[in-house]
Amino acid sequence: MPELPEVETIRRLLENGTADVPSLIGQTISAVSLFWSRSLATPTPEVFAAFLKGRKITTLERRGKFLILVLDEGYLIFHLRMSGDLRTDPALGSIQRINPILPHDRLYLHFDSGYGLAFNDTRKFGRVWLTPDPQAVISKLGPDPFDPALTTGGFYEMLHATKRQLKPLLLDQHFLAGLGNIYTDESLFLAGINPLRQSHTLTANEAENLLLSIRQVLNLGIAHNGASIDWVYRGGNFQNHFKVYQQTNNPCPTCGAPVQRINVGQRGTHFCPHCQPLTKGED
DNA sequence: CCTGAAACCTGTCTGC
DNA sequence: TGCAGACAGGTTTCAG
Repeated sequence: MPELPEVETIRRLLENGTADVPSLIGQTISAVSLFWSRSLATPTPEVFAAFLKGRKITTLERRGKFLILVLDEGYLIFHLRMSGDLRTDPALGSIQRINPILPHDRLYLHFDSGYGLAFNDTRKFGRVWLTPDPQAVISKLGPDPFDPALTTGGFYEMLHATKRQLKPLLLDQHFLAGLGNIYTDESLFLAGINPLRQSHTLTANEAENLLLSIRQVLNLGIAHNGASIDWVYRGGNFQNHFKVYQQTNNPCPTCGAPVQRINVGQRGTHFCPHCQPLTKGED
């Protein structure tokens, strides 16, 4: 599930709390339960638990698809990968648990308040880092699409600094941080650009159009609280607004031509061959 | 530098 | 109905 809009949705839910659970801000960690040790990238489980006891959560930040819990000392960083999810749970209690409450719960942070933060991850791809320096985890990321320092001209320069197919390039978090398969396909469709185009062939107008389309699609995703697909449901309904993603053979919302699905860089890729022609703007 | 394949995992869907 | 195989939102690593 989680791309930038889904991670941002979760960040806001954890920060604001709901009618049933309080905000994470200000919670003090009383204990840790770890059910799948490989979810923990660093440090060792023993150091992890000992350091976190007594730590207080001060703010929640997002960088690309990473969620960063800023503590009074240190940083706790989550990457949800394919199936990860975070929830504030009123039933965890303040002491360590032997068994998970829900299937696929991998990690609990118990709070003095009796609430707790649960990390659930069916496919076990998600990772957690506890580090004194967040740059050690996220320094290689490309710019966030919403970074005000990222200009359309700068984006054009980035596209021309390499010769790669747009689809895998936009998915590369070292190039731009936050896009996954859904929002990449939707952004390229909105921009009217073929996913197979080579990055250095885009004109300045196409590059500007692409960056603005990426921002528009991500903002739309956030406005809909992200997309809820399969077992991960966080209240989002952006999946009802896909124009090409998972719309294979359905009519293109713009021209009516059947949406095509191809494989690009090992990833299923959806586009409209009429609205996103391969030759458009090549020079 | 770039591309493609494989690996890490479990659940679901498709087709025989 | 049962079961093998393909496939899924992500990322890293390695071979060519």
